[in-house]
Amino acid sequence: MSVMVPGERVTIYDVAEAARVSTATASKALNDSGRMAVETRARIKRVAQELGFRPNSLAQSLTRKRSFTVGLLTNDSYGRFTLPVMAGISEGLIDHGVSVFLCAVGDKPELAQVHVEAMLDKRVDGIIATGKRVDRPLPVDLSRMPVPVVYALTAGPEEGLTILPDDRQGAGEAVRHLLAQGRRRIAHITGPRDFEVVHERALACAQVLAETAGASDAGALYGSWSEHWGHEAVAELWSQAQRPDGIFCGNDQIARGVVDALRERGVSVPGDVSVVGFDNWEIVAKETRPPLTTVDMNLKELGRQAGLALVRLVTGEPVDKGIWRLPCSLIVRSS
Amino acid sequence: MSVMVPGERVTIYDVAEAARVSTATASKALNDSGRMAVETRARIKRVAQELGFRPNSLAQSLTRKRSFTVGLLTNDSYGRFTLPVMAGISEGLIDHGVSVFLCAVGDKPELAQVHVEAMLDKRVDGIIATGKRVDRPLPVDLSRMPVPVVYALTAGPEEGLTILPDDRQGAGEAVRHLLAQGRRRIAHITGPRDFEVVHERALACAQVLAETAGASDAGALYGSWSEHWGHEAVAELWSQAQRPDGIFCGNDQIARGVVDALRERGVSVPGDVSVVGFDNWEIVAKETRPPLTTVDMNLKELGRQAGLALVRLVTGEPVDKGIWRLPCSLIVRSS
DNA sequence: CTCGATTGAGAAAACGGTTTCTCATACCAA
DNA sequence: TTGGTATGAGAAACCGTTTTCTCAATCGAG
Repeated sequence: MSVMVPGERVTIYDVAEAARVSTATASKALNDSGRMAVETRARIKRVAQELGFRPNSLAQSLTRKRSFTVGLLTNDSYGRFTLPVMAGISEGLIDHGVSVFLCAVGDKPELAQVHVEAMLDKRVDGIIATGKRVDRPLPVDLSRMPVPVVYALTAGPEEGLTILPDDRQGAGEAVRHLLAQGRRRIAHITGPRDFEVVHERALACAQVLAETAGASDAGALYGSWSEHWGHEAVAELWSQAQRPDGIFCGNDQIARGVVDALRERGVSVPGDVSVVGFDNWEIVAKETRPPLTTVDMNLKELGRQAGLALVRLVTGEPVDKGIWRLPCSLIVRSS
Repeated sequence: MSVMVPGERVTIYDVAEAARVSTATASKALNDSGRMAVETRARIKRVAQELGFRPNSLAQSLTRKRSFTVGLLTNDSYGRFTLPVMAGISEGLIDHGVSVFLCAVGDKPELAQVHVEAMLDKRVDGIIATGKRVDRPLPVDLSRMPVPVVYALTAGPEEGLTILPDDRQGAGEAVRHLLAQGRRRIAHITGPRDFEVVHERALACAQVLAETAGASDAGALYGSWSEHWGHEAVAELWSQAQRPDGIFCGNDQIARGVVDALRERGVSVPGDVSVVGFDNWEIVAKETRPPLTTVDMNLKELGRQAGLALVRLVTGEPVDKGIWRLPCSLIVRSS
């Protein structure tokens, strides 16, 4: 059992001395490189182990020209979407010995610039950009970086690698689920028109309805991402003669508002009307009465993929550029 | 205007050569150390500027024995509390040129261990531990680290430095606010008994009520942190003869459930009953009808303080150990 | 004019590793 | 024996900075 003495970490010189070899030999032994007698290699490794030797990453990085470090830029201060992505990135990279610099830049270009320079100075091997909006870039231009960049859940340049959830596929599954429940007249209540995902989801929704015999499209209502809007939209729909029996919502908050509004009107969910949300924001979806059926964007997996793609870029392995769309999963609950 | 050539960053040798001095002189000029003619210093700085020289942090760290890097350990996969803390840490540290390694460890001790070793190998100057629960430690022992550790929003050892919100003060303000609104009979609906914050807040609540003439304590109800429990608790309170006219809730979700339940019963908020929440989780608090008056724990500021405390520890400046309690703020809305 | 003090700048070592050579030794066949 | 070839290990250079020490040149005082 080795005792850790604060501030006195054991170096490769200590190992070399204890094993009575040169640092060159010690280094080669520990890295399984070079040529030497198997016993020598084993002895050096044993000594290193006994001494609790851990190589100084800084020194290694200096010669290896690789820091095993990447920068993570985010403008999301709230974390609802970003944190799962971050966790996935961190998890996917730690196996490769890669650590992640967290850079919360908000919307401030100067702050973003400072962070980018700080990470470049620290010689990150690559950068992951992530954000709260898929169709908005970060407040800094990353197209001329000296290291590879991957964009996850945020807008990147044409020629880069961008990883996004497959909103169309997710929305399609949601609508098909409603149809499979026997619903025929489907309405779509969603967020503001200027969000790209709003169009993607609406498009997929309309398309599935158009393709399905017997299904009728009650149209899409655009509003805000809030419960309040869910209430309003229900009021609007229920003021009309022909009412939907299935509602696909642009996110879980809207769905939450919709379900509450329906309950207040005495409409049974899922007895009379089925509702599907989007995001699988558990704290909302599980609290809704009844618990919400919704679409999960698998953000953690998306983060993991982003991390792995970046190390492939760093190590020069071939990677398909362009936009990757990762599948969403339908989470079936009671609504 | 300097052109960035990928992979060919300019070193201090380039600067020294261009300025016709030695690297020693160049280094001293750029760090405002050593002795030399003012014009020499200015010339070197100008040349460095023109060449777009940025020192290699790895090399600097190696000699300076400081990496200007800290590790951030978190077990919160959800980010509701942690992300503001992280943002605060990152913001507070970037001014000092310090970058933050993000380590999401979940509840897995092995993963935590791997991360700790990775950051120690990368020679972090210090570690910040943060978590989702104030009274639960992370799944790894940080008491024998070779670098300083600060605990933010998670349990740390006696002899360490732990930074927490002042739950008592926050709860006190909440209750005093209810009293100031003319409420006299106050109930406390809160989370599970095994959370320390639950006791802190309940204690402060009871204490303020006991100290205030004319105020009456309707008692505390313990349940889960959910809206559902808010509904249940209201049902319980309203089944009794004597009902409260002010309710202080342990978090915003409970408060949300309480407000909804009251509305469903035809009780006006804030007409008949005033409600105050805790957390200022805007996405819940602002969506509640009416918007929720609540307590903000100032988590971003807490994170900033944690970061600054850590750099003081790193640089050897005096820092009070023990538990710091940072004040909460009452956010007055309509409830 | 001389001598000590000050000034400005560079040589070299250090930080903790990796890697490319070089080289002595042992080995084998001729 | 000789000569060529593996083999095992070390010397030294290098990565990009910082820092300590040394030293020549200049300066001011006596």
